[in-house]
Amino acid sequence: MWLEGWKRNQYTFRNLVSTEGLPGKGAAMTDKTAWIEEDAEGRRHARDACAEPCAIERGMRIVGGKWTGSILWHLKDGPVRFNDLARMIGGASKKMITERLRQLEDRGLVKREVLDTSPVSVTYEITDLGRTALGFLDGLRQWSESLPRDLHVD
Amino acid sequence: MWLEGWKRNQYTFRNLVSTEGLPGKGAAMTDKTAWIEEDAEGRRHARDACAEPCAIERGMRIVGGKWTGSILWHLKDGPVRFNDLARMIGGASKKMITERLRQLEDRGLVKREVLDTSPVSVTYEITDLGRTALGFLDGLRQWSESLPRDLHVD
DNA sequence: CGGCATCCACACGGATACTG
DNA sequence: CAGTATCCGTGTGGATGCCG
Repeated sequence: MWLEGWKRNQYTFRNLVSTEGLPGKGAAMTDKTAWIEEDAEGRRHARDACAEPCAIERGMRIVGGKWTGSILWHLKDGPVRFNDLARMIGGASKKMITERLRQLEDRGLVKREVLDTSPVSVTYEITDLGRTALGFLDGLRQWSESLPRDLHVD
Repeated sequence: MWLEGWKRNQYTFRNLVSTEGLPGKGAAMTDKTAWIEEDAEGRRHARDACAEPCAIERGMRIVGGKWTGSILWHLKDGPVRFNDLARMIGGASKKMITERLRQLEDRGLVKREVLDTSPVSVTYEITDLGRTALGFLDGLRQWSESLPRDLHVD
């Protein structure tokens, strides 16, 4: 269960407490919007709170890492060799590219293939699973381009 | 121009060099897919490389921060008070919530409003600009939920 | 070419305490 | 209630060098 390993802090704990003994407790892993209820004593409780982390957060941690989205995006048209990928993604160091590629590979979004040429060449290809992410990545791209040019980032 | 302030490394520099003197140089801020060309001497150059960072990367740095997407998402149904937001987003500390909210406010995606009640209450509301992000955030959510449950995150 | 190893600064983010 | 302030460990990520 993917909830395991996520740290819980005061709020999480509160939520857990507040859902204790309630119908449906612990099963609220859906992503319905949370809301707040007030009980007879005026205490406020969260209902259907984001099951730490909710789908949005979970998704962001998979493709939201630095350079991760860019890498995936640049693989959409076919296999790309390592150094070419590095050339395409200006600003990212080889170390970063490597790390993110390994991560994407571990999660099955990207496939690594070594061709026995000399010198050796390695290509990275987006998998079918990885391809399912391209949809909203394109949404993100369009949104990003629609933003005011002078919006400062960093 | 939002390119200012972004660090450029070896790859970026190479890209800049390789486009020197070419038609359209410096104007390639679109997000067409980059490709690699090989010249007569066998040297490889990037064409239309991601103008560091490309739209994907830029977008990610606006809404891809830890908890940022979740916060925005939980504001979609109307104004929410600070502590309620904290209750909804299990796992995030008040410090994080505050920081991300300030950032979202600076970028005009969220509006902060102080009501003069006692004790004081503050609500956060998504702006029209912020609302434009909800589309692909929902895409992200759907994608995330479609993923294998056992995909390990972190 | 496609990395990995190492070093290191600094930003991120959690915990805790305090405040108007 | 809605934060701010402070401390401080840890992770992230850049720079550099080396290798088969």
